[in-house]
Amino acid sequence: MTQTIRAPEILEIARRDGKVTVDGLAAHFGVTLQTIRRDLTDLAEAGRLERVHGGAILPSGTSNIGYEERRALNADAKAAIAQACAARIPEDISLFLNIGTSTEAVARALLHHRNLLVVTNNLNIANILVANDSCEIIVTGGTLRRADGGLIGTLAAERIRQFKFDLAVVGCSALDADGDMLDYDIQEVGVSRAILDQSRQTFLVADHSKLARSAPARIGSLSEVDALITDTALPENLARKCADWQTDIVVAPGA
Amino acid sequence: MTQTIRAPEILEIARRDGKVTVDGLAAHFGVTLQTIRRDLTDLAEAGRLERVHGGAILPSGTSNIGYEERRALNADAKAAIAQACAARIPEDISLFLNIGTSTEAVARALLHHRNLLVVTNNLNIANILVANDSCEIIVTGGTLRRADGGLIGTLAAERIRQFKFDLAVVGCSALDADGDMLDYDIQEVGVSRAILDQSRQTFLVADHSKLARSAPARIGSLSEVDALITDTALPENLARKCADWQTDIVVAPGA
DNA sequence: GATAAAAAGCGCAAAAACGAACATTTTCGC
DNA sequence: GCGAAAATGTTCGTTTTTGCGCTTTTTATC
Repeated sequence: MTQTIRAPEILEIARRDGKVTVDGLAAHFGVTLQTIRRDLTDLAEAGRLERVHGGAILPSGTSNIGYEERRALNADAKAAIAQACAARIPEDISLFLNIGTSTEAVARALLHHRNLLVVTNNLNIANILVANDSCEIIVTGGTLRRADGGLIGTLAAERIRQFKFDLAVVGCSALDADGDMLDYDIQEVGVSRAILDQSRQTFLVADHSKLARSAPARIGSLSEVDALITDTALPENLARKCADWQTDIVVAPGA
Repeated sequence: MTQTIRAPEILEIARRDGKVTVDGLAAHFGVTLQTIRRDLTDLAEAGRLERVHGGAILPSGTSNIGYEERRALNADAKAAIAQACAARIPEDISLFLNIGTSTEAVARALLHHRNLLVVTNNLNIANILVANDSCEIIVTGGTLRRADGGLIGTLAAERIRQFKFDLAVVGCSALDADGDMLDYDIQEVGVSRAILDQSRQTFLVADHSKLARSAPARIGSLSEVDALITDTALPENLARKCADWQTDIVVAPGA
């Protein structure tokens, strides 16, 4: 089990996209499939990756089926959105990252940002960002929700109001035609509201599947966020509203 | 092993790209492959890089090396202590698990306990116990300390005083001949005190290496805990004191 | 379940990279 | 300039890695 020179880059790609494919890596490095397989086997033996048919994924201590599936859903789009979002996040700021698979993707894309103060109520995000040495991590307390690694409860919103963030990145369960951000969980709405109130600037990350869905609890309006980062163009009427609200629309097409 | 003029630049490139190649460096500096190989061999011997075929990469565990070593220290003894401790922990109770490698081992031994309400200020423990579905996990908030996954800060002690635990399992940095529990970090003492105050019952887990060590900050006396779980018999005078205090001594010999 | 397709594993030969010994050049103090 | 010491270049035998053809295993589809 000797280290290969490709190991760091494979791991970086894995952390950025959440997964790697044998085909993709072979093309990327210009080597045969067999060589990549050997690399992935070694990396898996060292516990750095988890081997699956066709490639490898990040080792998930949680192994929550529903969550893993949800994370894999639109993984390419989420990674692209996360890249675009990270590119708009400066260094040396305080930043809140909310619960959600999209915000987790943003955390992965922030691994090379420097001097961030990140506050999060998402255990997975804390686990991802420990790899970034120059980043201070503050975890809000709460009850751990296994479904998504979120820390929930009344205490989270309280804790958040003790801070003032330069920037917040939030997700949502759905986004309706009126430009309202919606969530499945009423408890989380309180947290999201607290975040919007305490941030100088706010980005919403949401892939296109959020547009085709609905949810019962209203977080607020797109007019309250500074930018929406997504992967497909918005319907005409919603795009016009955003223009009126001066809400930037960033479209980052999935690979 | 003499310093070469290229060393700082090689390291800079390595840190920027995550890797360096023999070919690339030879072209960059206009020297032969053999010269670069000598440079990389020296750098690897100095521990600054890790040598691989074709080049070199950054050493893998640059940050958490201290923690991993500490965790591996007396691993057998810690596992045995953890087993003995878990055997004395009933199901259906509320439980606090403090920062520390010994308490992490206890968490691993609790993976098959049912209906526990676990409160912890240790991110690693939260990650371990997600695998136990029947266990509710509450995480105290705080700043993440990379050295050991601990969540620290003034908020932790505050948060703890909002609870009342059936049982607390705590560790300590050292245990002196007078039966005093000691810690390296004065901040943690506040947290440990809060835990002792809020628990109906307390177990201290400490392997024998703690007896041979000292630390500056005093948490409290063994007389305040209900049981000490360790891996070797205590010195005669300390054992007598514990008997007077009605502090149970549990010896779980390492494998 | 049965079957086809994709992916993974295995052994071996070729290629690349490695390290050691020795020749050559550069650097520095005098 | 001169000579010693250090650094670099050259050559060659050895080790490691890679790629190829093959069989075995896993996955997907009917």
